[in-house]
Amino acid sequence: MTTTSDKILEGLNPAQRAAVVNYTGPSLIIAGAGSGKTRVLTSRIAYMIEQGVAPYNILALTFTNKAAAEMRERIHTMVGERSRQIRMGTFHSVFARILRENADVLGFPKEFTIYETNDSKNLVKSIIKERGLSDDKYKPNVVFSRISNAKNSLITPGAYLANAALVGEDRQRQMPELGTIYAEYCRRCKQNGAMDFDDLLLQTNILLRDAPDVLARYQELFQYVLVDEYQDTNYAQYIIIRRLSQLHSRVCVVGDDAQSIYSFRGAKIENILSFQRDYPTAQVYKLEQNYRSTQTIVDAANSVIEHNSRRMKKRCFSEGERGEKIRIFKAYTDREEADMVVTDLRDRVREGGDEWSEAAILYRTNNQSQALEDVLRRKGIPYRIYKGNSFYDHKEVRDMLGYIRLIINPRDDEAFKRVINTPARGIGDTTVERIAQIAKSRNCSMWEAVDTLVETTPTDAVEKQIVRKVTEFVALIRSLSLSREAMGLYDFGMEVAGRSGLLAFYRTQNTPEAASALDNIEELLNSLQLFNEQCEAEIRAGEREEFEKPSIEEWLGSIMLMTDMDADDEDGNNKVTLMTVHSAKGLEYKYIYIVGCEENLFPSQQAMESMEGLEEERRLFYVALTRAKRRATLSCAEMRFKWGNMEFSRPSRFLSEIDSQYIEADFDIHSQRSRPNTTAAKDGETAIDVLRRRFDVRYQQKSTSSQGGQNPSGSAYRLGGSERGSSQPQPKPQPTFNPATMRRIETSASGHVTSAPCGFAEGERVEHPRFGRGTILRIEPMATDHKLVIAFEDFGEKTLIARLAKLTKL
DNA sequence: TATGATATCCTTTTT
DNA sequence: GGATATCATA
Repeated sequence: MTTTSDKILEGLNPAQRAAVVNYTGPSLIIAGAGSGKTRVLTSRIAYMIEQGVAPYNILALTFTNKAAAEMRERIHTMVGERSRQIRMGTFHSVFARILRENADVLGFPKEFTIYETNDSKNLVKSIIKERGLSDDKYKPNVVFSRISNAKNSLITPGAYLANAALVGEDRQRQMPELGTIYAEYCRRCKQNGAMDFDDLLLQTNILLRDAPDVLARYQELFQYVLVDEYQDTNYAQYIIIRRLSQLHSRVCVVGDDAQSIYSFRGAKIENILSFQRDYPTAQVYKLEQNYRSTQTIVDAANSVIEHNSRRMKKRCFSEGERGEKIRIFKAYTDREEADMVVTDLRDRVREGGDEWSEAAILYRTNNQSQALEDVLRRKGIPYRIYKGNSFYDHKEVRDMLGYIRLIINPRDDEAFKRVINTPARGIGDTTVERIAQIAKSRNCSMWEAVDTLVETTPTDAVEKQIVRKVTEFVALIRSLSLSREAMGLYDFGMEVAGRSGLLAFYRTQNTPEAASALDNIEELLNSLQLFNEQCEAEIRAGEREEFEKPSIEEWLGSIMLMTDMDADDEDGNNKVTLMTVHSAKGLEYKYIYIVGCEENLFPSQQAMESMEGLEEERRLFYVALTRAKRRATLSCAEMRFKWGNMEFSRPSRFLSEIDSQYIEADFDIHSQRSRPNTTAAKDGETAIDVLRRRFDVRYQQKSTSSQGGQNPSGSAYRLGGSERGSSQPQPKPQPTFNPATMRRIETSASGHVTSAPCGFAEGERVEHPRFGRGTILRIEPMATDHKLVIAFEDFGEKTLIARLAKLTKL
């Protein structure tokens, strides 16, 4: 055994070590929360490489780009440059690449577009419309999710239509044509040269099923297959893994059945539960020691999860300190709850001399963040919201991508429809509709329809205008295609932004929205630039062939599979984190607050309708609790705003499922009644009345007796009262376009990029047409330009590109 | 065709 | 309540 191997195994407990060392056969690693799962997975891969396994023979699949990046980095520290050759990434990105390499086999173009959910839904919508079906009966969302489910279960349109059960179900739901819509949807995707997210898995399966030589090639290549978060795999992913590992059976899956929380999007907990049946020779390793949390937290979490019937046997334990009990608060309203939680959080962080970033507030639904944000802002506590909102949500970004997509793949009708009248150039819905019809009758894409039409018929007088406008658009796209060949990525992006009229459109408006739109376009161009630099660095490092010039297709491909979730925290990390329980999976914080622990919220109403649903909610609660390292605080409110009006709520059943020895509550969690009966609802009284009465009671109590207890120090119910303490307005947490490409260049830039002087100096005062006056904080060189970080007086900190931003020195 | 007014939908989320 | 989509109107 080499010394490096020893080093890899150093500090692993026996179970972990066994899971690392025995890499030759099928393995199931059951990794409880906080049991060092990532460490084991990365160590195993590093160990394999150290033992002589070729890194390119290893395929490691994750669910998020972030997880993949983190693993790669950790393996890199163990085995160095060899880690680069591991095929590692998300299911979607790994198979997208494989699909591009084999696109011809499936009848797709190599540069196929990846449709994001919005494109898919729009396509579904137009199909429903074309067929003259009412979108009351055929709700696009419902139709799409049914198509998505079918794909994730590997049911092709043909199989769907032949499946009596599915067809019957649709008939019962008044949607007899669903199968036909599905078939048409697939036909159109193919015609447009597009795959949706689900296709990346479905088409991979088709490829591996129908092309034995391709399958054999990848089986040979991927001799070792490792899968993270196996409990979250859906059927399509499951079959891909089976196919690939058929030959060698060297498959290793890691997961925790107790943390399976994604069934609503097709994840099958059965996959992990029946792994041993699928691979009878599998070795099972159980990582049961929790290194993250106190004993109290681990034991409490165990006591809850024991209420689930479907579980794999394991007993998680912690050898850490016993720790504090789990505290449970009850508030009257959601606002008061927010106040209590934030106040407690603030006091605790200050007492402990901790960083804000060591605390996180978790909730079941995103809209619960509102109340918390208000209080945090009011108290001047820095926070960040971890939202899954992708940058596609920004119109201007989508528009830019629309142009680029259309240029790369002119058959992309969804992109065509998006940009033909953006910014408005007088081509209205009727014209677009007409083009769609022509395309349909000729069985070609919309672009092909106008591309050829333009030269043929300038007919009547009224249409002349329209034809002229469309011709201009066609000319624009054609000339942009030429630019794409002729110039570098950044310049091309600039060209698209400028020639399309998007820049001018936003520049003429003097609204803050327009300013932020321009900002986002700048960020997009930034990312092009950084991608370019990264590729060049790779070429210099010899990891990339000289002739493989960085291409816009490649950039787009990676962009489409990335989300904000992958973005690193931008400015200043010392902030309280707010997020849903779902997004907290895999993370850990010293202090965890779980708010809204109420029936019908957590567990959610619809989940409670079924046993499986309820058990998944319980696992979700388990995930939430086990995020805490030192201290967990739960809270609920007696009433909260729901869809515009106050509603009563009862404490969550999960609270009473925690073994009472681990908790410390300020009320009786088993009682259904609220605390002071003077404030209980009386007959005929509305929630608002009760609230008002209680409000008065509390207010009087507060002003007469200065009784401490846990009075929220904020002014939640001191209406019109003067605000105490600092309340500096927090600059709105602006979603920034920050794909991982940037991070990679930043972290891996060994040799610094040389560049010309930019004409600005740090500390210099400047003025921007939209953001006003500010001071340059930092200057970061880029290959051909500079990034300026400027603190504006009225707009806060912004990152601008020197050449692009119209700055004047003061 | 662009704009303001009303209907509609409200778990969770990666890719 | 509130954001977004669709609709009626000038």
